[in-house]
Amino acid sequence: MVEIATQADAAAQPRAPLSRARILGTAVALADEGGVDALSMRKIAQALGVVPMALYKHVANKNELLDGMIDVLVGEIDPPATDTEWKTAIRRRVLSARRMLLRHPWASGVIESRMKARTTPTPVVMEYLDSMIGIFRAGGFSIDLVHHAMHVMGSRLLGFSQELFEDTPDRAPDPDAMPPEEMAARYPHITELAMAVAHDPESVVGSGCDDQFEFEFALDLTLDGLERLRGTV
Amino acid sequence: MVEIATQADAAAQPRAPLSRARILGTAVALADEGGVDALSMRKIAQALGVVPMALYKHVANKNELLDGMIDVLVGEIDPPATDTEWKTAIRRRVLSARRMLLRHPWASGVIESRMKARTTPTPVVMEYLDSMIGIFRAGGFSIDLVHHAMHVMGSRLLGFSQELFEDTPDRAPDPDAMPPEEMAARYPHITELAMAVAHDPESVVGSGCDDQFEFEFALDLTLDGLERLRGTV
DNA sequence: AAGAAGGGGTGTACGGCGTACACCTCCCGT
DNA sequence: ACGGGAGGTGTACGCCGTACACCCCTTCTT
Repeated sequence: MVEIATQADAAAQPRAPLSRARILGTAVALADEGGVDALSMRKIAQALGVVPMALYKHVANKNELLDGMIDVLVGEIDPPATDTEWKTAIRRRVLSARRMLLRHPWASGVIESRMKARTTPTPVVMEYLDSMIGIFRAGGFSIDLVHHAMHVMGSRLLGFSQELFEDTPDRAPDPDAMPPEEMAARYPHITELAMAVAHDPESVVGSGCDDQFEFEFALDLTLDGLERLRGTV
Repeated sequence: MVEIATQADAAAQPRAPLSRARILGTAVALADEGGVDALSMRKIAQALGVVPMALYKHVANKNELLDGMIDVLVGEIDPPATDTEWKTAIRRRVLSARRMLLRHPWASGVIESRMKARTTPTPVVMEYLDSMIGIFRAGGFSIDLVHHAMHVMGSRLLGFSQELFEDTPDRAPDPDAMPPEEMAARYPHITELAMAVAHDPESVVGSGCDDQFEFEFALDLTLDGLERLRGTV
């Protein structure tokens, strides 16, 4: 829960001074609680016990605030390991990014939309990408192959690949859901797949689909493919 | 340009009747022109020469309208080829999806956000996914491997992988852009990569990066990796 | 010590948004 | 002839981002 400043608080102490960092932190916490859609300048201000316009002395506007929030999140990603070969270094980094994104489910959407809107990513993101490229280079990749590799990793670079059937259990059950038999008739292949996955003895709980395993499977498939190309291009 | 109904139009003819299809078509056209952010119920209504609330007789609300727009777009993707082996069938389909997404740059964002918000994709999207799975199955993939494959394709399934440095030339040049030498000092690896790509004699124009080539490179790397696994898992 | 300067919080206001709700108006089946 | 429902309208509410004028309190200059 983000603490909402009360009048008593304000009377008791002169209230901690506002700062860009405090604003960004509160914004991230608020987004974690209610999603980005529910995040508004007014709500952030209220949570900080301050009037909405006060925020604008520290952030230019809402988009700039979103950029700042991304920087906070990228800062949560582990720095690159320097004592291993490229493959495990990339692997660790990407999986660390993924953990961050699982902590902040709203992040991938914000990152994607802000990336599209800006001419250049923020310095923090640039640093992240740069060090990622550095790992490949140190691993003996040709500059051209690094270029391709960055594209291949694509969405996985920042640790996510929007999973189509993501496991978000706390969602209202569809009131007019289709009966299973109609489902099977209309989408035979989806049904077959769903059945196979559900009957997998390993995973009886949840969606019956181990997201983490799938993520690493995809990641390794990509990394193995890249390794085979190393040196040849 | 989406034609904005004038009073003269209204006087001349009793105006074509509203319909869900007409609304969705106008909404897509409007989004193509100005992006989704600029799309509002009020603007759609204005373009149709109608009062905003009239739309609500045909669509439940804005989210449901966005879902409908996605269906329109998915309908633009070529149906699967039935006379080739799985690999080219998938390849064609994914590339067709990609062409659709390049026509409607706002689409991937909407698809991603709506996918996250719904319990089940719309029937149109279900059909698309189902036939995609069908291609793999017909190609001799085990159900488990299809499952993995769907995850691997991930964002590429619908034809996109948000390219980090997308080639969107018509964007205001950053007023406080970093001078190249500082750029090179702070982000050496990015700079090296950018130079290598820019000096590639093949591509002097644009960003110096052939998005289409990169996309297919990534796609083929994935498909080749999957092919190696076929039968073994 | 007096006063100018300016960073940081406030209050008010504007235009835009999605959409609830009551209404009106025609067309259609009986 | 008429009752009802589908489809378009008008008004209104409560949100949103943020421009602009203000004011206070610190700090620095003279």
